[in-house]
Amino acid sequence: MMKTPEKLFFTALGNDYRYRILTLLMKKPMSVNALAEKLGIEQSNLSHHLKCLLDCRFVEADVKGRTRIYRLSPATKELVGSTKKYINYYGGYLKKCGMLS
Amino acid sequence: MMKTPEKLFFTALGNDYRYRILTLLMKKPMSVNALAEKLGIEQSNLSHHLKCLLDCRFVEADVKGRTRIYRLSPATKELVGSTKKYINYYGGYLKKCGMLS
DNA sequence: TCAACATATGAATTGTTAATCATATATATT
DNA sequence: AATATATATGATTAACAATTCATATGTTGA
Repeated sequence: MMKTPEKLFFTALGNDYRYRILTLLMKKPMSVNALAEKLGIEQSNLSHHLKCLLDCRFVEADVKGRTRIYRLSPATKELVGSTKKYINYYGGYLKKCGMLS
Repeated sequence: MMKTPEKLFFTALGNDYRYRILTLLMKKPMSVNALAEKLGIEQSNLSHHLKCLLDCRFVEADVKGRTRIYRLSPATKELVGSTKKYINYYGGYLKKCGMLS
């Protein structure tokens, strides 16, 4: 069904866990375990989301012993900073939209 | 179930019709009919999307006789311009993400 | 005021995305 | 080599978002 880049982009960022992963990694790189604790999410679910973010190059990872440390890819830092501004601006209106709620 | 502003924001923009409406309105204001023609979409479906964009203040409208002319709200011009840049950058990677496709 | 046109709305259906569950892989430790 | 630990993967199920369909509203012109 060949989705558009626009659709893929907003769908990727439009999941709360994925977006929270990005904001957590803004602060510092983290292992899967550490992320799972912070998010209160099941390990396998988290792994699925991390794979998605990795495929999309929103994050990078390197192997450290048997753990994997995830970090934001450079371009993503700017992206997250920029979107935060808009979310703040539109936030109040968005919650009044019946179609989305 | 109280969704987050982040989720609402990306869901609002993550529908192809809604995003295309915004890019069409970047060029010039348009009536519902004109938009429906450009998009090849059913009128009632389009109206639902326009209501959403209106509720979220991505667009504004004014009544002109029995038609309604929609236009981008000022802040949205900047938003669309800014996101276009990121979509262009990540586009190539996004389509390789199995979870999204 | 009646017909037609332009747009909007609500409810039901269909389609898409995410979570779960079971299991696999890879590395380190004993 | 066997076990424990950390993470990944695939398939199924559950949750959510978008479309359709039927109908409503509001405005203009005959």
